[in-house]
Amino acid sequence: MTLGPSSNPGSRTPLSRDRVLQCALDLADDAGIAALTIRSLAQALGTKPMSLYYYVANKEEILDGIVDLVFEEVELPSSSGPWRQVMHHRASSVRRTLTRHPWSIGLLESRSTPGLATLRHHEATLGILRRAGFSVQSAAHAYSLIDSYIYGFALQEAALPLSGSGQIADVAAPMVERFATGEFPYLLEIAAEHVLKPGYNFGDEFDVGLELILTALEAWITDVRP
Amino acid sequence: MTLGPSSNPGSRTPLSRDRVLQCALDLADDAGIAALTIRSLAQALGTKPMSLYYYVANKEEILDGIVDLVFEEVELPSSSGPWRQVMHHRASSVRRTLTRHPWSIGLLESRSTPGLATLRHHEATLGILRRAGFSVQSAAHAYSLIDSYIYGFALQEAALPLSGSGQIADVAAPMVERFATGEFPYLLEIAAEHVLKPGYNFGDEFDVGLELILTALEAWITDVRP
DNA sequence: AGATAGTATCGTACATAGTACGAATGTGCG
DNA sequence: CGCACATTCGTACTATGTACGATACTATCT
Repeated sequence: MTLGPSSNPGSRTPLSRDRVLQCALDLADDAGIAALTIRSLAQALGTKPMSLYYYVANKEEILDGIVDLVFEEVELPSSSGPWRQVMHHRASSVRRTLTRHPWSIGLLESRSTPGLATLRHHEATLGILRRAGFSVQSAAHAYSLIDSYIYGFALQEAALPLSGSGQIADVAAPMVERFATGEFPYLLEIAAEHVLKPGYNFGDEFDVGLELILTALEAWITDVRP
Repeated sequence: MTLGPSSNPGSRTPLSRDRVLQCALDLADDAGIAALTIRSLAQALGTKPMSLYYYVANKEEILDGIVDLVFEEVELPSSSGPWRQVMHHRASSVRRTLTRHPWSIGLLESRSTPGLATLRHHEATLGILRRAGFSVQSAAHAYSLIDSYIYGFALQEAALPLSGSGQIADVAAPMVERFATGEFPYLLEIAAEHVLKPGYNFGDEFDVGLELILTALEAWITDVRP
């Protein structure tokens, strides 16, 4: 006698594409993107590897799916309010999300077809800029500039060993010794006087650059309202 | 009778760590990072897989190695000349290099120990900023800002299907149809009036953002020279 | 010359990955 | 009941990184 899934009280909720993707996202977060294998995913879902292929065509599709899940996590920028504040808030939200899922940054490079969440996000953000008075051209330039900054910052943050405040010293300190040869005076200087200062956190640099960019962009606005 | 490598005229130059890494770089460029496997690399070198392990500990080390090779390709910024021009030139060189090896961007995220070429590059660039009159703090902020922009831009460029001027239309055009529903008016607008204009090239946006950043940074300089 | 110790290369084999194929099971409807 | 479908999964094939140890070549010392 074999028991069906519904007659077995210990059985899991039925599989679904969403459950597969959500579980894949959690797995990538918990154990790293390298640990996200079809087999480990199946195990986490309480099924067997080949069962997943009823919901996704292949692993690529899973990766595309979780990247779009990440974008869903970004707050949609509010369509009202002062543009600078809204853009600052949006930028922080994107960065926070990317930092929460560092593996997603490396994936962006290889995945070119944007999902729905991604498109909606772009649409909303462009709206902010256009309504703030940026021309089509300026808005395009501004958007490219801002997002380049966000992605690049997140990328550097992800490349850091651990961006928590303390751990950076563990990496920088041994370097300082190596620099004692005098080969890298400027790196030494910046390590000693900036990075190794107590309370230093690379993530804090984000706002500095962002504000500089937003301020500079302000000059591009040609107020079109009557 | 077995012939030694030197007695066999058809045999290859002897293996070496450098040859392994250089060939790995070429392979990644030609066939994509996914095609870079130990076996394919060995074949390209005219040897057998296990021979490579005499020169590298594992594949990770190969990846670290070719990332540093990429950094060696970046021009070291000249230590004299107006800082803006030098920084602009350096930024362009970094971007061009990353664009030439798009796979390297995705690798940056996972590889945290910088190689020698990388360190030398940072040292030289920091020197430019410090000698231009940036304080230690400002130089740190400025460097983080500029590099975030470069990496982020390169990342977006790599995520584009093909950043050549023509091919972008192939991707944007089908989107336009989909947008005909009116769901994405701003995306439609920017596609129609900007991206799909003949001669558009995403790469051209790089200079616009870069110049804006450099101009804004100029205000941070506190001229320390007497 | 012959023995020996390194240096460099590779053959075999194993664990783990993605996934093709098709069989097994369950479900609803005539 | 029988039949079409949806869903799950067992088996097996191919590709990958690499552990282990055998092999061959080179240089050095007796």
